[in-house]
Amino acid sequence: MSRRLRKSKYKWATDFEFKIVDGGLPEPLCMACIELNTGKKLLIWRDELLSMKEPPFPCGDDTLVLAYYASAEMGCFLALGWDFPVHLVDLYAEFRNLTNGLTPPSGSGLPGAMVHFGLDCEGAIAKDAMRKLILSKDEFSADEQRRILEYCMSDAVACGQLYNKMCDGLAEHSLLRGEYMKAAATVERNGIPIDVESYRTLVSRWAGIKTDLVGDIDRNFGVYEGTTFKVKRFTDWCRRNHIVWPILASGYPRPDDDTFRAMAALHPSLWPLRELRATLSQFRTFKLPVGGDDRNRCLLSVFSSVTGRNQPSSSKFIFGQSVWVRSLIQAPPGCAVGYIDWEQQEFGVAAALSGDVAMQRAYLSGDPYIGFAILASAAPVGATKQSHPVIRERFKVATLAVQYCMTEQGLAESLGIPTIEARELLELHHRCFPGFWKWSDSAVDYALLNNHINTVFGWELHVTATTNLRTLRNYPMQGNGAELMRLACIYGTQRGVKICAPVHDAFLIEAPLDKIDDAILTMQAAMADASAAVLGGFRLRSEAKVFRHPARFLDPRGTLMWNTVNGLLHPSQYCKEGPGNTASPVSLFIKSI
DNA sequence: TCTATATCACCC
DNA sequence: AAACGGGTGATATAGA
Repeated sequence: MSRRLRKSKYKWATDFEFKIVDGGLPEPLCMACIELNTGKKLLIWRDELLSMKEPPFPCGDDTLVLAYYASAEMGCFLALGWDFPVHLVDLYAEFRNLTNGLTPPSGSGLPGAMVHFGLDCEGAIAKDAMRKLILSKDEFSADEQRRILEYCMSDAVACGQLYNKMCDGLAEHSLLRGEYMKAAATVERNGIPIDVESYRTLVSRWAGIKTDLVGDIDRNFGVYEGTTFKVKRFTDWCRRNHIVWPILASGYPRPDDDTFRAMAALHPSLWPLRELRATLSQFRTFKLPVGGDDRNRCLLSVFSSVTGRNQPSSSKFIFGQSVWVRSLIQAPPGCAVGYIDWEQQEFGVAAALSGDVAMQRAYLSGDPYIGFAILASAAPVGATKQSHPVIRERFKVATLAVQYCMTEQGLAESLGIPTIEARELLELHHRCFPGFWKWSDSAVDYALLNNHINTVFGWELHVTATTNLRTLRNYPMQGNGAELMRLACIYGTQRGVKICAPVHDAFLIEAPLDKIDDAILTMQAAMADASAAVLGGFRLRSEAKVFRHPARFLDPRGTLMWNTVNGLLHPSQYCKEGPGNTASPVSLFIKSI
């Protein structure tokens, strides 16, 4: 155990019960705490909690606060206007780290952790029923209140028991992860500003747009029932039109877009159907939680993936949707949002941690892909993205392929080049960056010999017989990339930047119009400092974009779709009726993509 | 009508 | 056995 953990005089295990109201904000219902040295217990109901200006025990330097999934507890601290505790350990993060790569038989929740350590968790059995009761109403009878408080205390006690089982394994890094839980709670509370008017219009027209799209195109095919694509009808259509469709091992026609594209190239009459399917796939269900304050909030699901990344629900988090949906992000009046992403984060991580000097030079040259191409003598010194776009693309894809451990066949496929040329590209990578490969091989060897692999700050993956070797290869880049993101999130929030969302290698931030430029600089410094801390002094660059109200978020990959969606929502503005133009908005829309 | 499975699309 | 890492979620089909 680390010195700082040991010297904590008080250890308070805490748990809150709360309701999630209005698009994702927690509303505390009660709090239970137990001090582990003395056994002193505190149990506080809503009315009293709301009147408290600070936590019921001092949260200073000599106190360690414990919780299970602490972003919830810290969210309640924020809701109550309390300062965060100085020292926090989240036993969820620690349990995830302890069992990462294994599958705890009862999951990674509090009951699962209790089972793992052979602790009695009878109290946990009623969890679903209690959550249901808590969410079902606003006022509780005396008996219900008693049961909720009892349940809350049982979780705090469980948290304390868990601490006693886990404390020997805790380290300085546990406190770092605790810091991240505070930052995550702050970010979850901030949320993402949404143009709610456009959002509501979109939601209300959603089903109608889909129906119109299908109706307009499927007239000529008859392969849909409602808005559902029917394989049987499609195979019949193919037979009638003498088209032999590629099939899967299961005997079903290959339904993916690549196949549709290829087949449409052979049979041009198929194009509208391909366009329809591609469009519908970008119109999946749409249920972002947006509060009355026009902000999208959801759980970030921190430490959820094996590499330690956040993994928020893609349906509840606007950055999990198709990129065009991001145009619903709009800073409120008088404010701006900034989107800051690390440039070639994983390449930079690999260059720094492997110590490969050529790779570091390629990164520092400003364009690693061109740098690689020049080093490989595939482009002349002085080549740029503009002068050698095709070469650059090849070396870019090859660079990413290396990070994902792609085979030469896979690379050939994705670049549309012969396998022998793909092999040559991969060999060039080995030749140009031998230090990287030595480091990467060593990391995998170590992991296989010792059955674990770690990031620089101790996020560990347990290696089993079934661990994918490509996962191991990729782990140092992705896992340390996640460390970068967590540390930058901590630094950013500590320095007062309003972070709305982390997006793996990027952040969305927000500030008043006159403060946004400073906020961007502060966040970029936080990101560079984080990279230096994780990468032994190597500072990664970042790139920033700013969108000032009333401008909305813009991603070039999504602008076409965004514009066409708007064309459907507001046809009068986009599609003038007239004798020479009888095409429906839907056909125009399909033609535009 | 519900669940399980396969496959795909989207994100980084 | 496949040959692209980490994910969430939607859709379509088959089977209970």
